[in-house]
Amino acid sequence: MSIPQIPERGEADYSILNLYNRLLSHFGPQGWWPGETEFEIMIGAILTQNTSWRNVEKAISALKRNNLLNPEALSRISVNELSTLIHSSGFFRIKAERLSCFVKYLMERYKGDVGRMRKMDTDTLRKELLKVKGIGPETADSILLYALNRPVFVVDSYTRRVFSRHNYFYKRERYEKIQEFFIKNLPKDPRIYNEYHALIVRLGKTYCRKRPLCKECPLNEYL
DNA sequence: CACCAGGCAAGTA
DNA sequence: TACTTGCATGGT
Repeated sequence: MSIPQIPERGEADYSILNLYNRLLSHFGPQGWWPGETEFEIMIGAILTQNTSWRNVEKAISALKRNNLLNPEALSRISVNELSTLIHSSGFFRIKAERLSCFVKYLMERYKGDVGRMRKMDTDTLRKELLKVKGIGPETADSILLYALNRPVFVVDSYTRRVFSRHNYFYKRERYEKIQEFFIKNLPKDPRIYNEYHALIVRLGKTYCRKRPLCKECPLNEYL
């Protein structure tokens, strides 16, 4: 039975909670997720799949202009018409189909009422969301965390890239294992998960695009 | 010109 | 199970 060592003064603190604090100090709060309603955030989560947020904003604006950013209205228009409206977000045919599937799920399961959906427990909701065609683990977790404020950590490609490069885990570790790693080592607080994921995305975009470990990466001085 | 962005499903070996 | 590919616009 070994006694855990306390880091000496000046020695790096490897805990991911400490990294969170440092990233927050470095970049400041990221303000995720922009959106006026829970439903808007859910739609945004599907539209932003492998797509820059800038392009998604235009699509959401188009939906708003046409008063279509609610389950009832979206369930009535054709998939073809929808694809035209969200054109700017890319993959527009596939995403129109995915939005349609999600709205259909909302209507049939919760009568299009997010308030009813909100009453369900997180595990049940996650399983339901994953059954909807077009919603994978990251999108499901984004909906749970950012729309419904559940304590679910979102793992994305930046999380994989950055933390595997710093040897926190194998670069192709399973999604759920990576998620478990963060949840086990952080306070179970959706506000922390919210900000941390956004900070990781910010870090990845800014410093970890091409080189395996770039010199400018602020994590280098901590790790 | 190339490359990538707040992924997922379907196909192949 | 572990890769690979199609999907598509818009910015750098």
